[in-house]
Amino acid sequence: MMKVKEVADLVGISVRTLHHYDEIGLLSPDAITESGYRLYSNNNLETLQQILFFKELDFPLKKIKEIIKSPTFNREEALFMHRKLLLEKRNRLDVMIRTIDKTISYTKGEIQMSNQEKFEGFDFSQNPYEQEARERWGDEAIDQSKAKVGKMSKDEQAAMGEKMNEIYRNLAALRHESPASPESQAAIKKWYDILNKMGNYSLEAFKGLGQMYVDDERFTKNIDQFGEGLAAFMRDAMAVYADTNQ
Amino acid sequence: MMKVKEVADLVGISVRTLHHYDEIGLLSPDAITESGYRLYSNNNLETLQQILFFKELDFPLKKIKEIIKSPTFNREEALFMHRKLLLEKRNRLDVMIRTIDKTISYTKGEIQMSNQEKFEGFDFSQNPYEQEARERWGDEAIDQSKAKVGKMSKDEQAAMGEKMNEIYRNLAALRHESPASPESQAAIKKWYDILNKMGNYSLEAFKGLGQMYVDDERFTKNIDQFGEGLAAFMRDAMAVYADTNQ
DNA sequence: TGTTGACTCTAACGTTACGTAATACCTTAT
DNA sequence: ATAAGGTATTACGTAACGTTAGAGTCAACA
Repeated sequence: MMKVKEVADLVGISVRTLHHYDEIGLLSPDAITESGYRLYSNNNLETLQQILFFKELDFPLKKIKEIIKSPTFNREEALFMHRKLLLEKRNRLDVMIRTIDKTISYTKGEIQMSNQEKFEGFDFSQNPYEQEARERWGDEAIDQSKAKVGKMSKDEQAAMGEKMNEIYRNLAALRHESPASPESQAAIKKWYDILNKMGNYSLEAFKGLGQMYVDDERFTKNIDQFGEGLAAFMRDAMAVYADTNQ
Repeated sequence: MMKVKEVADLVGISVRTLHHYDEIGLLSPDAITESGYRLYSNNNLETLQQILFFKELDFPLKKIKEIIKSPTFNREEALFMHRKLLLEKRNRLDVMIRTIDKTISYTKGEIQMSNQEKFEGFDFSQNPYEQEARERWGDEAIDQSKAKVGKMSKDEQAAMGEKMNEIYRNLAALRHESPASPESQAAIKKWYDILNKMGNYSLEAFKGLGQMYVDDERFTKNIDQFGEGLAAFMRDAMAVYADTNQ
């Protein structure tokens, strides 16, 4: 249980913001002391994390409230969507950085840029970013009358979990061979495919994920349950896969 | 000369926004028709580009106005600063994406994340991003009484330009050797160093810039003035340099 | 035990950057 | 010349807090 300022300092927002979120019913602390102090639980913090992700994607608080209060709200699905949208935002930033690079270099060479070029990366309405998000979260998740296409049922989730375990076991069996061997690469391809059913991973991201498997020991521990050294093996196999399939 | 809607559509903002910028004196069109229609010049568009860069970095319009109206305002310097800050913003996004990846994977493995971890990438106040920008633009660029440390005089700029030309010529002379040869790499290192005096280029960015030298023909043309094929040679040398100096 | 200093509360008005009408004039294609 | 679509001004609305202001709370130190 944390008090307002602790939370505010932890996540880098103002106390007033937390007050505000309480006011509008977006995030009310799980407990309140006798003297009226707000006490935030770990659960509250998770919700806050979700809220901030949505905010980073420029969703209005009103919409965020609708979304996370909705009974059909799926935390996992939201995370994958966030990931995807953040990646797109990152790409826009990349384009803007490129635009700057061009501008800088052109200035030196007295080259004229077209007006189009000057604003590459700025026009947010052109790319599907907002559109798609609103369709997905604004309609599908809220309007319960619509069919929940693309969403997984509990059963499907369980099935997917089992498939993932199978791939783990498969990889564990191969882990003493070369990560670049055809068998290893075939197995790791399955891993890539199943991840992409959920989250849309780029090859680069896939490679990065593999690195995390060994960088973060809790990850490592979790994966190595299927066999000592599996995490490291997967990292290598994932790197090879990413590099050879560019 | 473009009318409001043309401009709005080009850059992806609303007509109202342009009206607003005119209202507050941030960006007034260079010309107005008899009937009062706003007509934006190419110059206006460049200013608008600057404004949008600052906005992307969350500067309030009031500050943006102060900055770009200031007589000490240096467009080049601003571009470099923008580049740097956008890169930092991109890095924050990367951290957030990582955080999501962790959250997703941990959820599967029933691993607990620390509260700290949950909010990695969110706390914008901790990194120098805003701080630095305000110091640089809020004080130094505005408050004319302060010394303009770190800023280049006209003379220094000219000197730097001459140095760059020298490197070009040097590289041109080497362009029929291997881009990986010690001489080529020594020359390209100079290029890297001089760019970094101005803009803080990562190795990755440096490599990307090299690619642009051949992707964009205006670039190519400009560079190849020093010798046919120099742009392509530089791209290769820059790639080698980036890869070997990681 | 009293007193500070840092923290917390509610209440309420202020601010930024536009959105959203409403009303009226301008321009261009048919 | 008439309709469709663009533009102008004026003005009120709104979202997400910022910013006092006044008062109570808590932990530690004198």
